[in-house]
Amino acid sequence: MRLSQFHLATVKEVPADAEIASHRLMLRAGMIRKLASGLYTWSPLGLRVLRKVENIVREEMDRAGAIEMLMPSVQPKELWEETGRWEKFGGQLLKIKDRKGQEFCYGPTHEEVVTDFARNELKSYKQLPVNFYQIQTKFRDEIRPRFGVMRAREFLMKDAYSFHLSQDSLAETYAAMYQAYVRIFTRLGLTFRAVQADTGAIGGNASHEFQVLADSGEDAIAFSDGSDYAANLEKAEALAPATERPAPAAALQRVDTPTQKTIGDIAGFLKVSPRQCVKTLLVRGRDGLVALCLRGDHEVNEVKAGKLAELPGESVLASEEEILAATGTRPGFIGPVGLSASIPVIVDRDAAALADFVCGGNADRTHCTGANWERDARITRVADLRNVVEGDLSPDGKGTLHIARGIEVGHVFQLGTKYAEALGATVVDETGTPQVMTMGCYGIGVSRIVAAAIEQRHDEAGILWPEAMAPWRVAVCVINPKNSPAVGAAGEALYQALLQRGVEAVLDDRGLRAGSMFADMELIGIPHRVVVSERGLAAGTLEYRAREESENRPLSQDELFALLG
RNA sequence: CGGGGUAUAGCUCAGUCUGGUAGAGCGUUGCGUUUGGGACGCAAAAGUCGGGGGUUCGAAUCCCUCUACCCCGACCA
Repeated sequence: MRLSQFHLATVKEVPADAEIASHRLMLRAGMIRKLASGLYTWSPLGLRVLRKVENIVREEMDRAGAIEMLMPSVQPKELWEETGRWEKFGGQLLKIKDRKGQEFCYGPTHEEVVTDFARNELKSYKQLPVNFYQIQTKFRDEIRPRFGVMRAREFLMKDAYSFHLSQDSLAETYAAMYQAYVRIFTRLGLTFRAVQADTGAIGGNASHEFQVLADSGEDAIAFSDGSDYAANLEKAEALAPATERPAPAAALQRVDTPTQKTIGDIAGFLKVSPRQCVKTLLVRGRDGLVALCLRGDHEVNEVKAGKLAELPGESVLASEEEILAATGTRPGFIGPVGLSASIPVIVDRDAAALADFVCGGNADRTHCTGANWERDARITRVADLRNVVEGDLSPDGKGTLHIARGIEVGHVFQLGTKYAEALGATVVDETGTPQVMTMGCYGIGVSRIVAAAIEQRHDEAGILWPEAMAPWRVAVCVINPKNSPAVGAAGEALYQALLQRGVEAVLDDRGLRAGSMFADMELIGIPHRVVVSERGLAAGTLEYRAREESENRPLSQDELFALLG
């Protein structure tokens, strides 16, 4: 590509509210322009990068045996009513009406459509297993779109759906997809982790997220330094402490705590560690309120809590009125000591190992010290209720856990029969008996990957693309060709030679000053730069610089070709 | 959904409190000088001050209203 024939539109200034590096740099490089909240136009430059990602994803999906297709982005309400998701999906579902008043949604995902396709197309076990995928635009009406294409409302996604008659077959395809994802993110040149993920309300047996590691990531992930264990924070199990609960040593006392409501207040006021306090959360159970007790320095894990048999499937905190009615006091003073017998007390493993602890006194302005389980407070059940923290033992017993931030760019999921059941997607087995198919689904956020890569790889000057994602591999910058026809010709010749060797090159023939060219090529992250100048011509060398290096290297043309492979 | 903020030239923003001829930087166009890290000079084009309504002799500025966009929060006692 000759830049004089391209639309490169870098800018120096960027809105003050573009907060994260990838958003700022994508705007500055002119890769994207905002059309409306959460909606972005991909410029020719941005699209080149997006296509690089898309093509790698496509190649690896094909290699793994998936079959590409394309489904509509607009989907009829009736289909979504069959699975109950027209109502259940919530505000993220963008609903639209056609001129006849028929209702549709702009597809946030395609389980309904692909399962409808499958129930019409797939009739026999001989057609299974099969794995359909598409690369397509999705729309989710996010509560708060932000960070540019990182959390946009419209985005490009690869989604695959596999159909099986047996769990074994599903597990096989799942493993193949997992391996394909490893290949994809490795080829893209990203630092990533595959982490165990919660399967959520859908159930199923296995789910992994693929997280690109970056400090600005919205997700927290836990990984072991002694094994390959990695899980997102929602899923990571907190093991029971190794030491047994000490015997009670202190007597139960009530203390006046007029204004101290938070663990921080209490610990400071009583001069104890938050680790020696128990915090009590009242949540709505299936049958009245349920108390959850955790150590003061720990945080409740709502996913784990939601799975408790006593809860209705989700963890919702009780209102102040409900708490007042059930305990006679307000949030801030609740505790397990003397709590109404009708409230189950579910205690986190670490909180259960405390003795002589501090907790709310179930009366306004009152806390207890020297409290002990069994002697002063009931334990209905001990469970893992908390988020793991840095330094916890790894659940597999090997090493300790560390917490990192990640950007979720892929998710593989064993769905089971939920959608096939709802939509009646069956095939006949060897005996001629109809069987509901079992499904897997596998997503990759194609547009998000572009932003995630920038988060991971950028510097003051701009983007540092991995070679596989760069809009071009090499930039040929020609200095002052107008004053020296020989320089212009040499630049042109080098550009042609690179193209002939199959090296994706861009010729900066815009006639700009050197500084402007360099700044642009660095901003848009071209991995290799070659300068053709009178100086170099005289010396018989090309001036090469890698994007991630700060020094030039004089190279012959052969050396350059060797370096670029 | 709750709270807060913003909307002025193609872009990024001053100006609004205290009403009185519409501003800067960048970008764009032309001419000239330059030419190895975002050059300089001169000249020029460019705004229905988000929309609507009101107050006033007079509104970017004050009031009402609508719209769009952004930020924080949505319960961890």
